This record gives sequence, C-alpha cells and structure tokens, in this order.
Amino acid sequence: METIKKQASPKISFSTCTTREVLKLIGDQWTALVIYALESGTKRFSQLCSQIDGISRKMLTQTLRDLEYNGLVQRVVYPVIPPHVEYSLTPLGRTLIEPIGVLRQWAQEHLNEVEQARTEQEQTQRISVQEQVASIVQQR
Amino acid sequence: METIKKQASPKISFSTCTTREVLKLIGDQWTALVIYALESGTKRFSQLCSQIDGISRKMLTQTLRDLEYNGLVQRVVYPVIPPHVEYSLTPLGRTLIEPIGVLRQWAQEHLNEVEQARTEQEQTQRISVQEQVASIVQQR
DNA sequence: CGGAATCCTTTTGGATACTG
DNA sequence: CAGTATCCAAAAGGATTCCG
Repeated sequence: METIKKQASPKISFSTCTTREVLKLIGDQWTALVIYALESGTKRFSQLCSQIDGISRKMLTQTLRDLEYNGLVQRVVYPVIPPHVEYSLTPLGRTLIEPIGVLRQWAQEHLNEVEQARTEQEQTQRISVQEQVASIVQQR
Repeated sequence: METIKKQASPKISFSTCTTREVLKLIGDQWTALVIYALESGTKRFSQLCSQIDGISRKMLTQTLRDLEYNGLVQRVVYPVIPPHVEYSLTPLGRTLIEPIGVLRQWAQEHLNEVEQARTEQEQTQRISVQEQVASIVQQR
C-alpha cells in the first residue's frame, strides 16, 4: 500500500462553505417539496397541505414561514372571512427551481443504482476495524 | 381578488417523488460536505474529521456508513497496526459532484439576496390571519 | 380557513470513555 | 488510528385543541 499522495489538501474552510448554507435553506425534509409544489403557480395553504403528502399543518406553516423569512416565498393575506391566504415563489425563489430540478434529474437517473447498491450491501458483511486488527494479531 | 385559476393541479404524488429520496440521501447536515471533501480524492478518516469543520467522529462515522451503504463511497481497510482506513467516492458517488456543484453555485450567486431579504423581513411586521380578520370585524 | 399553542414522543447529536 | 458504546441534552415533529 502506498501512502496517499498528500495533494496539499485544499484546507477548505467548511465553516464558511456555501454548500452548508444552501442545505440549511432547502436541505430539510419539506422545504424543497414546497418549492416544487409552488413551481406550478400560486397555491393556498390547504392546497399545499393536501398536495404534499404526509406534511402536517404545523410543518407546512413552519416551512412556509422560513421560506418567507428568507425571501423565497411571498405570502398574501386576503382580509375575508373565512381567511384566504395565498403563497407563491418570489423571483429569488424561482431561481431555485433549476438547482432543485438538477437534483431531481440526478435522482431519476441514479436512484435505481443506489437501490441496487443497498441490496448488494445487505448481502456482504462489513469488515470492522477491530476484526481486521484481530486477524493479523492472530496470525503472528 | 380573483379566485385562483384552478390549473388542474398536477396531483403530483409526493410519496413517490424522487426529490424526496435524493434529499434523504444528501439533505442532512453533513453528507454533502463529506462528498465535497472527497471530491479532491481519497482521504483518511482523520483527514476528513479535521477538514470538515465541526463534525464529530460519531457523525462522520455515521455519515460515511450511510454513504457506503448507498454505494456512494468506498471504504478500504488496510490490515495494519495502527489501523488505516481510506475513503473515496465510487463512480456513482462522483455523479453527485455536479448536482451539488449546482447548489453551491446557486448559493454563491444568491445567498446575499437571501441575507438581504432576512434583514428586510426583520424590519417589517408580519400580518397574522387573526389580526386581519379582527380588523374587518371591527370595521362593521 | 389558516393558523397558534400546548403536550408529548421520537430523533438527533454532542461529550466522554473505552477498545483492538 | 479508527472506530464503538453509553449517556444525556436538545431539537424535531406528530397529535390535539383552540381561535378569530
């Protein structure tokens, strides 16, 4: 075994890494789905709630609040009884459609490979470090 | 206010939505960062641990296990004392570099706008539904 | 209708100690 | 060195109730 060639490791400061930030924005369970649901246009709260399978009103509210706070979604309250509230993507929010689309695209192309890898992994046994070390100790 | 034109809502089955799946894969706090760190080549456990700022050994282990299980990362144990373990992206894992790059790209272009929206939002007061309803009730 | 508030369970993740 | 195991605190998230 050759020692790894120390390619002057990038020393990337992960604390300021933008990847981290964008994942904080859309990396949770629901946010990307809400954006996805809003791609096709303005929706009401209840529409979103029924269209995004499995989301609770609480989580939908919370997710929409975050999106609004980050300037990705616009919320309009119509002062009528019963209340009528509409949500839509802001121009900034719409710029996220493409990146999320790329993710979905990747998923459509490669998710089956992931699935396949999983089932293969379940057959083969993992080698723990301890086992490896133990085996060479035994060989002496 | 016009009622929203019911554009025959897509009825997208979010339960089978691939966006959901891919976010389960890389949507957590650390996974995308580990992939990012492995883009530049094979790394040892301790290298990753020091390069990814703030990650604990526990989370790194867990994240790597998941990546391995999903066929995105390969783990090689060299039977020596002290143990030597190397991690690298599989071909499947490398296909994720581009989508994650698109996200990072988006972040670099738009994160300042998000930041700006946030500070603006902090100035203006949110209108709750209750307040709206209360105000029209009062007007009568 | 679109929430807010409360309670409560589950999950997540850090700190620490131990191990071959 | 590269983990595993255990404990514990914090956070996430569901269910339910209440509200204008």
